[in-house]
Amino acid sequence: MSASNKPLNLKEVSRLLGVSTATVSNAFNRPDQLSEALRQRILKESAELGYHGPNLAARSLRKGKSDVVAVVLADTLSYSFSDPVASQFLQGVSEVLSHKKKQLLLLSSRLASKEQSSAESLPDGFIFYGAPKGDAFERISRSGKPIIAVDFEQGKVPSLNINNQAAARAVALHVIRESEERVAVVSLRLIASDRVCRLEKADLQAECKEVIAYNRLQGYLQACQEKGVDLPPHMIWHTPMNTPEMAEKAAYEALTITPRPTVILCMSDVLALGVLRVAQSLHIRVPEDLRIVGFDDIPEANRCTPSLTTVCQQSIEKGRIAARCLFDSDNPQAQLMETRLVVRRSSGDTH
Amino acid sequence: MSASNKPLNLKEVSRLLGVSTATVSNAFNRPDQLSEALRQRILKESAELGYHGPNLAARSLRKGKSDVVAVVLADTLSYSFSDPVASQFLQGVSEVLSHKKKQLLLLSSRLASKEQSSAESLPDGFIFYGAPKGDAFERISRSGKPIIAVDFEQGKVPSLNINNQAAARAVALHVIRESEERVAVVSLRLIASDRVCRLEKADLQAECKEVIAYNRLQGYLQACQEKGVDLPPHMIWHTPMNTPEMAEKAAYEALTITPRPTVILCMSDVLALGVLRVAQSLHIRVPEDLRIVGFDDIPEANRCTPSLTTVCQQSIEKGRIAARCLFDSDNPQAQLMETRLVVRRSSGDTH
DNA sequence: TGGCATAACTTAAACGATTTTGACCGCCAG
DNA sequence: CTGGCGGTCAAAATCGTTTAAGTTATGCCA
Repeated sequence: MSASNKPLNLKEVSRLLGVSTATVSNAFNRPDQLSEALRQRILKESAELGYHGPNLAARSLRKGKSDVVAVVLADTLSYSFSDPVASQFLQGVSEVLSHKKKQLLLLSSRLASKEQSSAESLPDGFIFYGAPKGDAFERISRSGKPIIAVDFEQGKVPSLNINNQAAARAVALHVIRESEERVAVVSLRLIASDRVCRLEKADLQAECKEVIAYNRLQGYLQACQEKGVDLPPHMIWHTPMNTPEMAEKAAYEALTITPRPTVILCMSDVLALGVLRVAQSLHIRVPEDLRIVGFDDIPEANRCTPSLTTVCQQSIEKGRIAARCLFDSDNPQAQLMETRLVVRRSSGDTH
Repeated sequence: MSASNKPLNLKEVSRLLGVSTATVSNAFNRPDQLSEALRQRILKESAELGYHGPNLAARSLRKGKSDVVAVVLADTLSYSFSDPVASQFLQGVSEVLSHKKKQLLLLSSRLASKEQSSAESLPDGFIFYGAPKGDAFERISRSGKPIIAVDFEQGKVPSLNINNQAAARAVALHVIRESEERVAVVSLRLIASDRVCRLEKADLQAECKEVIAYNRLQGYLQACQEKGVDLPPHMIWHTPMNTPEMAEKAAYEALTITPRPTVILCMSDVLALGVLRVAQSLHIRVPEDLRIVGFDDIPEANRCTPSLTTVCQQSIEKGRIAARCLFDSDNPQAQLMETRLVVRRSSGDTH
């Protein structure tokens, strides 16, 4: 119980206990290499000296593994913590990691490689969540360490995805009733613009790296076509960030044009919440005067008024699966998770 | 651009480039120690070889620092990601850390020390969020590394808190109008029980390690006393976890007794959301028939219907301050952040 | 020219663990 | 008596860096 000033190391401890460093190391790592009595003595007395186990840096340098897993987030960490979907994903990941007794290091693919390339050498495995922005993916995928790509695909790396297009089509088909419907879309980041704006014709044909937004939009367009509804680019509002505030800006614009849209397809629940709020402030009744659908099925989607019709994509489970697959060699190269249409109040009566 | 099988190390790179290891190291760390021309050559060619900077384990072993900061969460990581307040706190922390070019490692104070004591040796500093459950705090506070205690106080460690009692008193005083009021409380974890239950007289007098819940309860009790309202233990519902589901159980019980409470004081917004939902399902009008207040001011508190009267405790800013203070030696030992009463719809008309 | 500071690198010793190899001790079988 | 064997423990090499100290080479001034 004595408090020491400088942290002890294993060598010092072994000296004080009168045994070799190997023996102390074995006491912590390989119980079968020494008598149980001695092991207990070492564990007990070293703790009393203030030694709390081998230094991670030294240990992982020597062993070549650290029991640390990194989740590399597409956006800044700060943003990811504010996103309910990312939080749920991390919830699932950490649930499994704690069972596997692994630690969680959070990195951002946004960071200049310089800033964190050292940190990238520590983890034993990497979970990339969302299409990475920098060149971190390139570097790390060369390292030979286990890696999994979630919500995007790249090269030969194992991946975990949902069918965004099919799910978006399904929810749109549900909410669009007739060909006279006036449909607007509030889109996740899709183009380079950093402002809320309407799309232009060229945007729809351009190459797009934002696969999630792109695929969901394709689903919407497909559904509209099937329903005989026109969805021109200027009825698609682009938001650079997935926040209710962005959606509010878009919704003010969309809901003040004449004739007003009868349906708004939102690429995320977070966006839908913003739209909902604007509708309320404009005294537009949902779902009577305006039907709204979201995507993701975050917890709040079932609590807000009216509750949101949306697509459940099991974000927590996605995190669990990603973490489990990371160290399983015998899992399929590209996994596709099921999604489910969740019908609630915001899309009007079920038919 | 050549893909190598085994990751290169600095020594190997230096050999291939025909310079010493020190020079390569300096190229990465100390630009002033070599000519700019050579430095550029080394940086360029080593990247082409597939070397992406010094190994973190080796570097931090040698330097004694890692540029990693750990946030030690009181509960499991998994739980913390589901808690909006913790997420906001982490958002603030990560915002500052990314500016300081530090990485974020998440640990749980719950984990048996055995599981992660190695990981504890890596970080340069520790942010303890919430009163820790295990003995990690003991161990780490002895290490001499920078440390800050958030939402609790312990020993001589610098801490960051709000005045929970005063804030709880203020919000209770606001919502309680007259001495005839019937008040119920939905409490955060306060006692050892793992079920939703009512408190008993003994619980109010017992020693309590859950300082947040304890202090908020003291504030409620104080306000009741000042208003001349009786708040007996059996009108205080205990929830073992901060989730809407727990609150729903409590609220069903509380709202089906006769006479029904006129005010429910919830120790968190998350709990209040559960109560709100039950009130709606029982067709009890809020705020007309029942007034509800929360605590924390999470984003959803301003989006739900009716919006929640609550206490704003600036969780994001709290995270920022914690991260900033960690490495500032000249900050006060115990900081107290301001809170603010936020009056919205759920507490009825303002007077 | 000599002396000396300075720039540009190199050498080599840590950093704190893990692990292979081998030493030592007692004991039993041959 | 001795060789071998199981059970323990110690010595030393090694992991990939950083950095203090040392070595040249060069420029500058008296």
